[in-house]
Amino acid sequence: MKNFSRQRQAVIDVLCSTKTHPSAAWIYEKVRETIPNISLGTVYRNLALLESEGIIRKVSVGDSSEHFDGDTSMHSHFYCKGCKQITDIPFDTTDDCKKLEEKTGLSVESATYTFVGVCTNCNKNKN
Amino acid sequence: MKNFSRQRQAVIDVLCSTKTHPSAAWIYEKVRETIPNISLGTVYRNLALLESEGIIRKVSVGDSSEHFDGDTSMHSHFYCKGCKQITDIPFDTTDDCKKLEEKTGLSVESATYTFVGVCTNCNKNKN
DNA sequence: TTACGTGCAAAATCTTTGCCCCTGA
DNA sequence: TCAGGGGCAAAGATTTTGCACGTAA
Repeated sequence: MKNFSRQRQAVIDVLCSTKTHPSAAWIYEKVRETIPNISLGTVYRNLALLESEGIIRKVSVGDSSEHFDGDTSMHSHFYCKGCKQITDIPFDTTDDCKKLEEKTGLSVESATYTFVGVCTNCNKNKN
Repeated sequence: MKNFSRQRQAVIDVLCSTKTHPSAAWIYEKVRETIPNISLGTVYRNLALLESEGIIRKVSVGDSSEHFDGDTSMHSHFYCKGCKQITDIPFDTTDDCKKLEEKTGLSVESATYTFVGVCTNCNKNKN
């Protein structure tokens, strides 16, 4: 376990304590509860650094901003077009990656599988 | 077949004539070869409209901008971290979507499956 | 000291939007 | 005529970066 700065650790803590796959802005607001004078730039810098080290993961669902995930275990995502929430789906892409490598000769390092639709709650509220 | 404006048709044409999954800026430059005074705003407006009608598809790979795809047939993507290019992978997500619906009760409308790694060319050039 | 990390603010993207004009049915 | 687009430029939103300062080893 590395020795992170207070700010970097706070970003990790916030990210690992939620399952909401938040944006940088949300993380910033949350961290400010502990470190009120942290800057948004620091949050972005740390998110980028932590992602490059594989400690956190970036999740792109096609809306206006990037989302981040403190859970780096193998799983996929569901994006609800209604409430815009991202939830975890226990789908393992390892086999597909291997198959693709074997078939094509590409070096496949990872995969992101994102299902899109309407969640149960939003479906209910439609009626 | 609808009757599109000259600009909108040009955006479609450019997008359908390439397999490069370009950004809005690239499409803009390309369309300008035909319609030199088209504006970037028009390109964005048309891309958004065409996507909402399901005529084109948006592809998010987590880099700085959105990419677009004129091929709406069922397929997945491979993103090369070296050359940043997106290529098609003939992987059908239909079954996974169905399975997910049955298991969870979510309304799954679509899915994006993006494999990330290094392509054959970039692997060669590394050595 | 010295490398690393931060706060702040400016800048750099990328995307959307308001306004007014034009055009085709 | 009139609704739907379009051009332009400004505004918005998100993200990155330069710089000077602080801090822990």
